[in-house]
Amino acid sequence: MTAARADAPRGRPRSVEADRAIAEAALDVLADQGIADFSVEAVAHRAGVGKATIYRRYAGRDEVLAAALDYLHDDLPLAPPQGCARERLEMVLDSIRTPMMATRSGRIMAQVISASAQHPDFLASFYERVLGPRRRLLVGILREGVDEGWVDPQVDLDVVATLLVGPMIFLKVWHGTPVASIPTEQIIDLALGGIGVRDRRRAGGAAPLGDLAPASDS
Amino acid sequence: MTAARADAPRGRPRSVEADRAIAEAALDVLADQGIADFSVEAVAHRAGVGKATIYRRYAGRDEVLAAALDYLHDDLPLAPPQGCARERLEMVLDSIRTPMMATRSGRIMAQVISASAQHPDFLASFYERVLGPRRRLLVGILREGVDEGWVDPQVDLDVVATLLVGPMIFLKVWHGTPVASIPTEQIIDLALGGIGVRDRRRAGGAAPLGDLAPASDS
DNA sequence: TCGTTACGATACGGCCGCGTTCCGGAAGTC
DNA sequence: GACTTCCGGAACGCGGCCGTATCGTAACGA
Repeated sequence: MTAARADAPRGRPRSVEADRAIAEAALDVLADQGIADFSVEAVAHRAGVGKATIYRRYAGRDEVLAAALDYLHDDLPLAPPQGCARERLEMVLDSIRTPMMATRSGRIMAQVISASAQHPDFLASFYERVLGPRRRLLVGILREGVDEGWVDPQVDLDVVATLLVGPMIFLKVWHGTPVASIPTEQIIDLALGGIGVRDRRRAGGAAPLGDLAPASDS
Repeated sequence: MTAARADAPRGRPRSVEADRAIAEAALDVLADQGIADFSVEAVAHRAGVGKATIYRRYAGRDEVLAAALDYLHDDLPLAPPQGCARERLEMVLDSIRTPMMATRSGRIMAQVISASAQHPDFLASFYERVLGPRRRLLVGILREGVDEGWVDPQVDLDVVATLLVGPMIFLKVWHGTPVASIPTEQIIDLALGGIGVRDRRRAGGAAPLGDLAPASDS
């Protein structure tokens, strides 16, 4: 019985090229227009695709948005785990901070932070997909730091991560204001050494290996 | 020749009550809806005022928004400078972080941070009006800390301010995520004490008054 | 070749906020 | 009391995006 296999596709198959074009265009629009102004029409136009082609794949605006975030995952490589721990620490923090306006991923991150108040669920999903992994990577590096003896074993690494990530986000968001350009290196030095006075002799000082890897473009 | 003085107002004067109602309603809408969804219609409805009454005062949406920000200034008292330095430090930082969702000003702050990507100019003006003064207050307290001997005189206070404010903003924005509830106190302790290991004798422990590195200077 | 499905393009009705303009009435000045 | 201006409310046309439907065409399986 050639009883046509139920899963046998008939007719013209969906264009994988259109799939890609839609996802790419969605990220572009998200980066440029933000979530509030994210419209299916804009995505279709940017992708060079009919709206019907989008609605054939997604139920509506929100699904397109969600799919775009999924697709983003591949777009954002985690900082490579190489170099000494201090270097890696700097790289991870820079990977949160640096690509702000320079890369599409950075602009999207800004837009999502932006939408936090209006779309808390979206923020949560972004945290889970993008910021969370970086934070875990950071905690991992700090844990190595404990093993290697340059991080105080008594401190709560989650708090440390917040202390380090916070300024990165801050500098990211306020990149246009007078406080803009404090090097990541200084933040790390300060966090490691502490602000309070004591016997002195900053842990960092003029760390010889300060050169920060040329932040991989998105 | 009672040549009517040119500045003599004739006819019904504008209602100052309407002025107030519009400003208040604008802030409410801004806090609840955000900048993107900030509509003149919503403000008018909330203020119990005709749209014409608003357009008689402002040229359009943007002017209403700007006026609302001006009006916000009075609404946001700076943290009072009392208590010991450490207490004041905590108060200033909490004044940035805590009122997030609890107060209208806090919600507005979140909304403005939100709009940063789409309205960088708006962010700048908000920085100037609200965050800037708090940051200066913070730097002032830190400077006293230097005088009093519990802040390292060699560190750049601007960087310190960023190291402290950053986590506050971060915790503010990500208040819905797993990292939510780290006490401000812990951030301060950590920033003061530093993460790196040294002769140690962690400032933390169960210090009652945040024993600021007992300048033991051993 | 024929049937089926996807393609890009375009048009549709619906909704909503815009900015404008009318209204009848109220609140002031002269 | 006459006059002027503002009041709140309601309607208008405009433009944008929504989600859907309908074109003629293109790509594939049987």
